[in-house]
Amino acid sequence: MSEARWLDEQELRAWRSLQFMQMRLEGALARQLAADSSLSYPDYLVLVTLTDQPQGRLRLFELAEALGWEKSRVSHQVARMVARDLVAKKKCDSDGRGAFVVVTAQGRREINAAAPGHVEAVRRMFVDRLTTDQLVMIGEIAERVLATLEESEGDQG
Amino acid sequence: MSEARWLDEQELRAWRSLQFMQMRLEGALARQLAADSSLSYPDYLVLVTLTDQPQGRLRLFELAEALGWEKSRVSHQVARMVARDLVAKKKCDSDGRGAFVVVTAQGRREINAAAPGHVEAVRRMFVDRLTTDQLVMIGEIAERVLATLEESEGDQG
DNA sequence: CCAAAGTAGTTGACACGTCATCGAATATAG
DNA sequence: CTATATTCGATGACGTGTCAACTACTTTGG
Repeated sequence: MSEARWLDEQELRAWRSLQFMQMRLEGALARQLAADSSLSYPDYLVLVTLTDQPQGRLRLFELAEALGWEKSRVSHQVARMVARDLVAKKKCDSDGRGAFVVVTAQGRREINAAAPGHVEAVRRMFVDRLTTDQLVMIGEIAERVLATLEESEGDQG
Repeated sequence: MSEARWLDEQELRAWRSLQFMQMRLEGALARQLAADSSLSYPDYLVLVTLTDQPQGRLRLFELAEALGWEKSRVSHQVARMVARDLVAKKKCDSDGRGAFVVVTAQGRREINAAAPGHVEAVRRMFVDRLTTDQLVMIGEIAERVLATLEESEGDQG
């Protein structure tokens, strides 16, 4: 292997500051949720995804797809949430292997209570700091990077 | 609390796709490192930070600052790395409480072996997908968001 | 119908990260 | 000097995430 093409100053700045921003944002959002509710950030994401559905339920693998999570991550997370009565598991009649994850009344109460504060925090910390042009460009960049990641997923693990 | 100001389509797209990109990038980089070395991503970050120093060592709290990590995170991570002989801890003479983290020869070997592939992956997955203008804008946005985060850190923790 | 392959979800081991708490050393104030 | 506060770092408990291996069911292809 020949000399690596290291990152120049501009590239390093973009890469590092983006990583740093992401770390700080996630931390701040998690702390905001913890302070204002009894939900963790993963709890929140699961509940939002479920309550976006007309029947408030999804198969585990559908939840995994929607969140972009691995199946075992979903399984662990849902197990923890079942123990706290935020969601419940229901057998699936049409597929003996499968199960639905359903929001419970308790889960609905908590997500309804937590959502406004969370969205407000996302605005305050991120969205409201950017111009419309910047928002559009962020969306384009992220989707572009995601597309190339998925392309090369099969090629080189 | 009145009706929350929800995110519109554009805002949601930017926010979600950025989160998704970040998740995928971290995962892909971690898997690339795991495949090409015996270092985890946190291991890598610690070793890069230490080897950037002239003497290849830092106090634990300095490491925490440089990485933007909490002190206990650094403590746990360093403990794991000491067990694998990637770094060592040395008493600090000028401060009886303190300790240095020093890269070991083994740590240097592993970071030298892993770095080119990692940088190449960062290029392939991220940097080379962006124009110079986009890189600059990303850096500016991230720093702007970070600045406002740090501002409001004391206000409403 | 039956064997083989694929899919849905679980589990256990382990690495990672946070929080609260603690002990020890240092800095500060009276 | 001495009491107090602060800083450095370690630790234990717990929630989170990944990987590999596993069970059970379904699909596919003879």
